[in-house]
Amino acid sequence: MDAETMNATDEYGIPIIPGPSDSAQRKRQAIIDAALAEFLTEGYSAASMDAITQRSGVSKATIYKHFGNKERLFLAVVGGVLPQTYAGLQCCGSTIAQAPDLRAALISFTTDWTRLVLRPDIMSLRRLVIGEIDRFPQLGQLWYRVTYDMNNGPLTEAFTELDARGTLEVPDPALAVQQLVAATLGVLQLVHTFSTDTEVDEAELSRVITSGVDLFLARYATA
Amino acid sequence: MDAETMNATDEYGIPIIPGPSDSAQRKRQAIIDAALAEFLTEGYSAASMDAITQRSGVSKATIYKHFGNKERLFLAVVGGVLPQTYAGLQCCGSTIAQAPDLRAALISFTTDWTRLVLRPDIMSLRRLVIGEIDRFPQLGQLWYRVTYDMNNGPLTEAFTELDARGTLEVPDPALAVQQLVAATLGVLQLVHTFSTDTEVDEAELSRVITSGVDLFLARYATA
DNA sequence: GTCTATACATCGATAGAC
DNA sequence: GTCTATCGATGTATAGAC
Repeated sequence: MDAETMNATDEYGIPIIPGPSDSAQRKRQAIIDAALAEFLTEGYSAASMDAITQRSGVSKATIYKHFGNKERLFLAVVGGVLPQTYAGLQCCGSTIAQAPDLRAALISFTTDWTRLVLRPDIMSLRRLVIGEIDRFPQLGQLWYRVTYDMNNGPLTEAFTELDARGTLEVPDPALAVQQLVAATLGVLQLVHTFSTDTEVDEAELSRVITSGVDLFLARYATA
Repeated sequence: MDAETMNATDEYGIPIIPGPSDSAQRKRQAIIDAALAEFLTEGYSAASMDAITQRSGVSKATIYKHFGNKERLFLAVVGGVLPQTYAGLQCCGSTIAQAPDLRAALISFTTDWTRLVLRPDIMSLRRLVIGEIDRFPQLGQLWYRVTYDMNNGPLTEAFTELDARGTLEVPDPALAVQQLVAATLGVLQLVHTFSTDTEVDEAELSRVITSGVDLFLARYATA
């Protein structure tokens, strides 16, 4: 691996690690899994390459051959797991505009989204990214883009269409999406951001989301 | 300083550092200022006691005499600066209930609160606390308590009173407060959490907060 | 590509003089 | 209380054999 390939990055500044070659893929995946676990529990600075070496079962030199150094390993691992985690929810925005019962559709959509976001592993990853933003600003950009733009975009289009059709009256669709997300998902996420041991209570989840959607509809639904 | 005094903590687990004695107070303050700056820029793990020593101008042994170890220094510094930063905003809740123009009062209150919360130094402190929650859960509890309960409590009482008076119709005042905060402050805070260089645009701040308050009033104001 | 062994720096914390 | 000097551990990263 020459110096140029070693320092290549994509448009977000996430390192591009050269592709597969043989069964060294399994070792690479073992390194990634071990590194993610170590980074999640220790943070970037306190995580040690020795610990990742022991967790992964490969030698330390192999890790450096594959990822170059600690910073690039961190960026590759966190930047790689992020889009893959959120891949399941992206296509649900377009169904909102055609739903027969808008209120039920909004509740269903925000509930799914909230359940995903409140998963303990995702909350931990979020805290890790937030805490390391000064060191890795690219990850902050990537996180915001993956978690919000991916869903806010289709939802904004849906509201624009519903406004044109007369079902909703939304002068600023992008802001309305932000408000809907904040009033549902955001309320619960705030609590879980600062408390690691709080369980997700199903009854409260339903109560908060329903109330948030009704808050949204009270302002934007046409009479 | 004996072992018992050295390990004393208050109800949140924040170390209690023995009181003043002489002009060693200036050295202690210099240590606190230097430590806060170092922790904010480097995080807990990457911050070095050597760097804090150099920043503060005192010797490393003096720091250990005053604060015991790195963990206690961190807890004392972060746990100490937090309540003091938020001290200015706590008494504004009771004025909401008596305001002649409720909409204007809500806009004024949430605007002040948002301006405080979006200050770069407070956003940095917030990221630091979030990133170190696994290591210092007490700070997460303290942060949530200081930043939210302190303002949510009086606001909840105000909404309860306004409900009894018939100005508002709020079946769940505590949830309504969370929604108001999320729809105003929360929308802007989310963006600045993941981006360090984004400036606070006055026009957008006014636009988002006004729209958030109107969203709130559309649901909870009586006709 | 993968390993073992190691170089070299920096870390948190302390001993002992004053 | 405050300093200088230092200890032992651990960190990242690499050299060289296979």
